[in-house]
Amino acid sequence: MDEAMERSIFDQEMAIQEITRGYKLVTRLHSILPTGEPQRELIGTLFGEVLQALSTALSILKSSNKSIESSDEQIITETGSASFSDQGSNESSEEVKSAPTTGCGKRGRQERLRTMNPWTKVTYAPHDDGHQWRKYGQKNIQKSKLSRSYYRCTYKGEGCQATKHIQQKDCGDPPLFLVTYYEKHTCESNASPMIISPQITQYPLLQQVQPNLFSFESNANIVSNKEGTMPYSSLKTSTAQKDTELGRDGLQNISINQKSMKSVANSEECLEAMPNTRIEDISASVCMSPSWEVMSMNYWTMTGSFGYDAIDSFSSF
DNA sequence: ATCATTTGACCTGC
DNA sequence: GCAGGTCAAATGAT
Repeated sequence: MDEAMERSIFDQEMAIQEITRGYKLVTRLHSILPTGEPQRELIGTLFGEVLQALSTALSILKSSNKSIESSDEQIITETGSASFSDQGSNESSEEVKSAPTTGCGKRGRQERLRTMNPWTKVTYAPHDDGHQWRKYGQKNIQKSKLSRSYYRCTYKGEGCQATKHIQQKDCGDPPLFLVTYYEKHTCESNASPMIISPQITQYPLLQQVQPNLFSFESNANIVSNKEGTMPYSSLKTSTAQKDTELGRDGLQNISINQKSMKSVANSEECLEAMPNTRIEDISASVCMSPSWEVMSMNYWTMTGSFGYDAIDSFSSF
């Protein structure tokens, strides 16, 4: 990917961020509108049109962003569906040099990093990519003035040479990170990535295309993901302890979570922000992280022009 | 007790 | 000499 294209993607992502922020602000503004306002209906209609315009702009930006990404697999953003099948096969974004003396002593290691083909990924947050990593260093990088973290596969002892560096690209909200992967995983920790992070959950519109997004409605008993029913394997967690907590019956646990969500939807904060909304009119979506430490939910009213999203993180269920 | 993270020191390439 | 990458002891979390 050339620099202009990368900048173009970056600019579009920033635009998406800003429009999303505007969407939330307008929604918030509408929610605090006094009920006795004589022109409330007109104001409400105008709010609806503003939100629709923002939503349309977001859709256009996102589809445009996706087409750029698909033309160049070097940079994969969180808003796209990342494929790891081509790991290590891409051209390097760094200079590739000859003399590949790999893996003997510190000299070999550093040389290996330069000679191998890394692949990069731009993300809104250092997310869980399905593998288990162990941090082994952090450095302040002179050029960017932001720190870079170094991770290696937890299963290095079993011969897995995979490493990655996470470099913060900016201080935006949410901040962008550049993740650079080196070497393929040879270990058995190849869980499918369930990508959702505390930071990105604050931007529900950005995660509409996230994989593994479960959704259900408060007045329905159906639990499903985008592809239909949810296999327990997709709930794989990163630690054995959490697996035990989940038990064998993943669906049953989700059912419990549904109740939890309903109680959250009942919360004062939610209903306050969604005047004239019944619980039955709320649909919710849940995103789970494999670490099970973050569960985010967005719920939207189904009755009118105004969507409201609320985020809650649960440390446990 | 075990495992993960932090952080200063060390090493290598430029 | 500097910047970046890694090591490993110290520290913290579970």
